[in-house]
Amino acid sequence: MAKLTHPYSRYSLDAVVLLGQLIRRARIERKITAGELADRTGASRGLIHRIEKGDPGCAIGAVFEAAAIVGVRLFDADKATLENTISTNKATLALLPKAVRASKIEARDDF
Amino acid sequence: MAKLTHPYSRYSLDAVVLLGQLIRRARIERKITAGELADRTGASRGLIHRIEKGDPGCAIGAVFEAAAIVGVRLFDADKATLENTISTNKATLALLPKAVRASKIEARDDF
DNA sequence: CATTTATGTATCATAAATAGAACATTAGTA
DNA sequence: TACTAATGTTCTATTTATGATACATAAATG
Repeated sequence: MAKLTHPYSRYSLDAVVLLGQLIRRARIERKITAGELADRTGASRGLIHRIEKGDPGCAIGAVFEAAAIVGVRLFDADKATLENTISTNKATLALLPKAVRASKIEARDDF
Repeated sequence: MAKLTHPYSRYSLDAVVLLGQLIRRARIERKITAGELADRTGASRGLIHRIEKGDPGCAIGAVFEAAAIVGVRLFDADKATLENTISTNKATLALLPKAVRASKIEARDDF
């Protein structure tokens, strides 16, 4: 678990759990064992287990790697599309202000 | 960085970078400072910085939490839909075989 | 039903992430 | 342009995740 000062929201937790489910489901459907997925991911079997369980403390890189291997597409986009979006985003970010002058007003905790 | 035995694939790295970009973009557009996002996420400003930079070693829970706060929807689904998908998935998983008899054949590293 | 293999857990040593602070730099605003 | 605040960056102490191993359980196949 990360060291966040206040607890995870239900939404984030759910999202992590869902991703874990999708990975497990894809793995089983492709008849890949947890040990095999671990090898191909470069992770331990224990980590795969935590990922599929939806442990929010897992490194996001490891989770995404496992997802990619079993065929769960993040952002439902392929490699090329991803690259493309990234550079487009980069350009957009370059246009946005680099620093934000705090408004301190609006708060949204209702997700 | 997680302790993976072999390096992250380009695809996973890209996905993490993209998510970071989306978070930063949403944060700036909503005029929230990094410090403010840190507070509301329950994280340090340094962690927010690494998340937005796309560091694959960040805890997935922290990343998802920050994303949710600035309004980046994971799986483009709201809370209710997420819950729903999770329980549907749970049912589906219950029907799938619990263990997999290794086929050891098919390998896909071309993502 | 027996056998074999995958999975679920637990423990522990080690590696790594994180918080917190401090500081320099950059950028927004009056 | 001067002022102020946000950001980028580095450091260390501490917390935490991870890998490795071992073992018990459960489940698939003959």
